[in-house]
Amino acid sequence: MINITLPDGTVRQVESGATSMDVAESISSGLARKVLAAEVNGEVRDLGRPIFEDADLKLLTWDDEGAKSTLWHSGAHLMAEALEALYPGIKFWVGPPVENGFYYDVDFGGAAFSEKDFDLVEKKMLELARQKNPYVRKDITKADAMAFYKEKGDEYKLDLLEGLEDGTITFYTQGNFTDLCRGPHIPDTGYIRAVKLMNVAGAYWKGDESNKQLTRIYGVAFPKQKMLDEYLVMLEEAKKRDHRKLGKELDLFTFSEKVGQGLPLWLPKGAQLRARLENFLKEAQRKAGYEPVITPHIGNKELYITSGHFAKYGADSFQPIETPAEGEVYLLKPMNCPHHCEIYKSRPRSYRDLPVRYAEFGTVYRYEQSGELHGLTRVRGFTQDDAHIFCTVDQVKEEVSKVIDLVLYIFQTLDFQDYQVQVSLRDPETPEKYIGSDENWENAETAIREVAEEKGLNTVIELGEAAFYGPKLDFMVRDAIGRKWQLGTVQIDYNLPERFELEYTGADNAPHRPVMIHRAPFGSMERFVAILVEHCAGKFPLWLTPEQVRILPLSDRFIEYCEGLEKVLDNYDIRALIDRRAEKVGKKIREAELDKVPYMLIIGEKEAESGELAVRKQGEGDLGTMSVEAFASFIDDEIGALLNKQE
RNA sequence: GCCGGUGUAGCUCAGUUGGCCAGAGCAGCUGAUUUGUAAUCAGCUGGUCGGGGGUUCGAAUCCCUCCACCGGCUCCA
Repeated sequence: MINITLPDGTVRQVESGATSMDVAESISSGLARKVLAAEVNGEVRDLGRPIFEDADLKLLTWDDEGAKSTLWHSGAHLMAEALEALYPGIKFWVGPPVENGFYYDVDFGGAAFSEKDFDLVEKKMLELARQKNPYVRKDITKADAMAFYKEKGDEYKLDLLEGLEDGTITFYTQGNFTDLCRGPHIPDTGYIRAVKLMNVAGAYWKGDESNKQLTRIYGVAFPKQKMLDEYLVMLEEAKKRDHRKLGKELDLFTFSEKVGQGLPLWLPKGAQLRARLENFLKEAQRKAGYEPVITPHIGNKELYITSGHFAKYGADSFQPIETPAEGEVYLLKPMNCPHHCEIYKSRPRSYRDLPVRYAEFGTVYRYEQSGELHGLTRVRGFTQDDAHIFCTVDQVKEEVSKVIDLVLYIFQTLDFQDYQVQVSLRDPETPEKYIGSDENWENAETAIREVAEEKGLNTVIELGEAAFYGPKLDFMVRDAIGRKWQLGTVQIDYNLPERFELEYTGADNAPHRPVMIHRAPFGSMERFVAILVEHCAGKFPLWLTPEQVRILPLSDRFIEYCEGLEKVLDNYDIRALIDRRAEKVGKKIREAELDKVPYMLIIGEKEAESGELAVRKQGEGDLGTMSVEAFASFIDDEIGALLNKQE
């Protein structure tokens, strides 16, 4: 007998060789029906794997990540089985579970596969699922596995096998499909009751652009049809928050083929919103000791040769501009830092001056690959809320710390809670991708890691994600459809000061080299506004929203009174517009609601006589009547609460 | 950039297997209505069916090409 310890601490004695499923059945038949996988001593396994020693056991049901990914992994195998049955001779690369389902990379051997084929595959998957074929695990020698795939003529799986050690190799078979796989899997295909293929896309083999492109098919699988239905509804809801859709509906921004792809045009409401965000940050930066600077949109090519950007990105950038007479070569500014370096150099610096903090809402232009452009989150012309801090080595940690505080202040004010802090370091395997001395890199990486730790940030370390000149600390958030984007960023740079030969005179009266910190709390105004739109589903905080109040006269007899009211509100710094159309109030309300205007004032006979306001709140309805003064302080309180929440 | 998909009025969409002068709702304009908490009524305007080329007696519908957008991949100073 062996002792199985369950998460609640209870110990069950079972025969050696019993399976996790046996344990589940011994607890309750209800649990046995729901359980999908087992976590044995911290490792997720098949329910059918026998246990021979004392172990900690957690039975995993759908709500456990481990169970979900197990079922999705099995879904990938089920999809592969269906595909192989429908398209004989196709070859498979890998088919892992991912965050929202699974995918499988397939070589269709030149045959086209598109969304039109989804239906057929889904039907086949469900048909195979109903057969309740068990997922059978089998240990196999490397030689036998190689022989199996040689006979199949499958170069992809042979390639995978190359990297595996004999003795660790397992096959899983369900129905007629056998796959090289370490598992785990659900007991049988019958656990999958609902499937849907989500999309199909090209994916380079091994993620390398120079390799052949395989067909990647994404899908989801669920143990209940209802779960799939709910998932699809959720996706629909998320699409409604998409900033590209809301940006159009709320008249925030647009694009024009004629202007060029990836070059956003800010409409008046969007521009107002953005200006308010900028002013908010300008004020915070002023308090934090930043000084504004302004630099042009182009710069001499020499500037970027000095900075190293030309060597690194020159060929992949918008191409140089030449002056007609002198033949001088200029580049569209892809970065603000070289310009700021030259500002630093414009006069001698003393250690007493440091840190120097130059801030600029600097618009930069980058030739992003056409397939990468995406709404406002990835564009070719955008404005960074950039600043460069020039400081001594001793000041680096404190400055980084202050920048992080600034980002957190902004996130808190705008109620961004769901973010991840990514610490991007060098990839030790590819030193050729980076410039600068090892010693400087060491210093910078250590500083960033230490500050992140001291701040108690929830960080993930990413090797190989550093900028070519230094490590980064990025605040990552998700958009409505689950994609991750970088917003706030802090980057330490020992490199540019060297390239630009920046100096300051120390207390020892000798020249020293400053350290540079690049930082942008929003990241770019475009991306930040995009994420903000999605975050609040277009219902902006009252202090930011372009139109805070819409005045709705009941008939045109009251327009004049409303105009007076508008002026009064303006004196209170309340942004109000009048809907003057000869429409019924119901329609005006409906449209104000759809425009997500926070407050509506319905003005008719009663209001004109009494001077009171009939107030309606967007999304909530009638708030009753109040005086203008009461309304103004009501608005004021709401804004105050929003802006002071960090205190 | 690569793979796949999409592209019809300002917006959202219909347009059977190629076949009358290409349709609807909303928006816009004109007029009527003067309205009490999510759509008042009527009339009108508006599209070289993404651009170009081709097949055909005939193309929004089929083919080629370019452009843009969408979903991924790769990239992201």
